[in-house]
Amino acid sequence: MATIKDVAKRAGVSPSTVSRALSGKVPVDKETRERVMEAVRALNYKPNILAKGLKEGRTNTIGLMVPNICNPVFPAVARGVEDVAREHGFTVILCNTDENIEAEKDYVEKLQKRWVDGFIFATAREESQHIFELKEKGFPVVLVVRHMGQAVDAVVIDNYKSSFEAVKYLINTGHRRICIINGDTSLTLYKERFEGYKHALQAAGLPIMPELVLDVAGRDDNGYGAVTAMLKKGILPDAVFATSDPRAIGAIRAIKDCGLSVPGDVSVVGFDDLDISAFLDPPLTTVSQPLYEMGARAARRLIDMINGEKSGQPKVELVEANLVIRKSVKVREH
Amino acid sequence: MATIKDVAKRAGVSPSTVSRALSGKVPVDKETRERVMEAVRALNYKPNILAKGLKEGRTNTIGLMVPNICNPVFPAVARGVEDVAREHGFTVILCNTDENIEAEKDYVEKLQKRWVDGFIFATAREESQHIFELKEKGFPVVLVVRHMGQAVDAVVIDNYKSSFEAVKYLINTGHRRICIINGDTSLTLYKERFEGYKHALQAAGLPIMPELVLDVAGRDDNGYGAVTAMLKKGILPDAVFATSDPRAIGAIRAIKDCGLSVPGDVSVVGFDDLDISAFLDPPLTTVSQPLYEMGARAARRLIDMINGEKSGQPKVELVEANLVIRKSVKVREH
DNA sequence: GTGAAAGCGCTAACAT
DNA sequence: ATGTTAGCGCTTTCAC
Repeated sequence: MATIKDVAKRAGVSPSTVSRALSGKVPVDKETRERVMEAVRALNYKPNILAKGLKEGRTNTIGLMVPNICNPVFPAVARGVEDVAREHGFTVILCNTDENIEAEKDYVEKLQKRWVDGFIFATAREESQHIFELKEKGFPVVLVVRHMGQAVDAVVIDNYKSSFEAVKYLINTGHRRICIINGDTSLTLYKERFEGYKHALQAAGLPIMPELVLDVAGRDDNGYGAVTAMLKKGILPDAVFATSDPRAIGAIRAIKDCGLSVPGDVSVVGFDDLDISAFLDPPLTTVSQPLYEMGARAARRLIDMINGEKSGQPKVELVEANLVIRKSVKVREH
Repeated sequence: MATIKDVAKRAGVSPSTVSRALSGKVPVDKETRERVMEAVRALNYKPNILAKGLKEGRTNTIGLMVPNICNPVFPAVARGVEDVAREHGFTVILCNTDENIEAEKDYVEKLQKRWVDGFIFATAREESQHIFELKEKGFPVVLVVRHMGQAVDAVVIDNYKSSFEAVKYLINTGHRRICIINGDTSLTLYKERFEGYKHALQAAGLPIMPELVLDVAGRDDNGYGAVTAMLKKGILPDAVFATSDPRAIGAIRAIKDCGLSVPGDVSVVGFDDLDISAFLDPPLTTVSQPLYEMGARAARRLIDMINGEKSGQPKVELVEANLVIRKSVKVREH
């Protein structure tokens, strides 16, 4: 492994000149530069990023914290982050936290010591005090998918509005008994989606029926059990609003297993628009989140911060989500 | 940010003593160690991994190369890698290569310079000369999901056998006109799956009908178009063997869109067993790959190599894949 | 425009 | 058992 010294020797200059020639920030004699570049090529020299990082106090690395990369919303986000990171010469370290704040803190501490120049969190919760503290300390931090009020920069969709629109669509197509399969309600995101659901109902003068609101716990529960149980009790909604596409898939399976049809008997709307959602049976009407774009934007924001863009006020950036209408909702006459 | 010097000063010892006390590898007076630990705690000292890495020539970091994290087989692999890595104090850098060998080479070069201690490639192709060279140079490398002959350590399933068994199952359940939707045939993995298909057919004395072998190009093509085209031409298989679950989903959609039923008219077998596959309509009979386990094993192997386990011969480790029978195959009588 | 020297934070001989 | 020293590979004053 050639070092800067080897290059210097071969080019007949000092290491500092090599450094200067490579950085391009400092004037170097044209002919000297040529010789240096020649030597670099000949020796296949690649600067040691560790040494550089040690000296400069930065590593061009960002940490990406996700709850679990196996949850299908996160790969696209990660991909967006990685693509932008690479464009800017950054590398990304992937961390799965399983919603465990202590594990996340450990991770952050470990990485923070000169490892990473900033973090993107897709894991924010109300209790995520440590993220807030990181930001307070002046460490570059951007949230994605989930936000924490206005205090920390973030790239998210308007969950309330998207949910409101989805449920409104269901109401406009003649549905009156709309079930919601909600996710972890300790997450702002699901609180907002639930609010959107409630307000859409209220706006249409429809009651909120507790027997139609289903909460689903962990990530391995897609709501199949909850919907089945509801149906078996004889509670029959005319539509299900699932707050994620996997939950929509679980709901459809449960409805069909009870001998009912989708959307004939029960309409279903999802949330996410996964790659496969268009190919389900029926093709899923769902809220499409621009996940890749969100990841990409978050990365851009973070890199700007790292590069010392004066940040000013934190900004929560709202990207557009929109309802993709396919075939899982039937228009009902009354 | 406290450095080792600060700790030393506060504890009234030299930096090397601090280093020794922390490493635990060298005897340090019990009382001295206490004082050091106290100072460490008081200053919230965290060693600078960059400096450590520069000195020791390793970073406890591994690079994970995947074609695209959005392809649903890779998140589980990545998760397996990451969990094991973390257990051993390693961090993982995620790289998406989009099957682009040049991009991958750039990545590898960049990371290799003292950044990462080893690589896990889920991207190997026959042309992946650079991976082979890396290994030759003595750099720790493990392949996962895809392998390169016996030359490089790998953790894979037996694609030939799994495919053979899946098709044999289709034959045993009375199918005679079995269509295959194959993936990128420049990949050994798909060549093997195709071989398994052919040999299962041959073993049963069935002909290979060219009009029933469908090749699907990029990752955004799940075979929907190809299957639709085949059906529209009046070519009607009694079963489809899809070489991935997304392709099975595409096939099912296409079959249904042509007014046929699954498995009534056409049975479908997939390959992967994604989280959602059990909830499809019909629940998908598919070859289950232990993806998490494969990632975990690959990481373990790599870390052993990094830690200087004398490697000996490269070993291609075969993990068990098995056919999960659900409801997308109908038993046919003749 | 270029070289010499110092130092980023750490560890590992080498002394004592 | 502990302190001193050198050096990992790089950048950046500071001289010239």
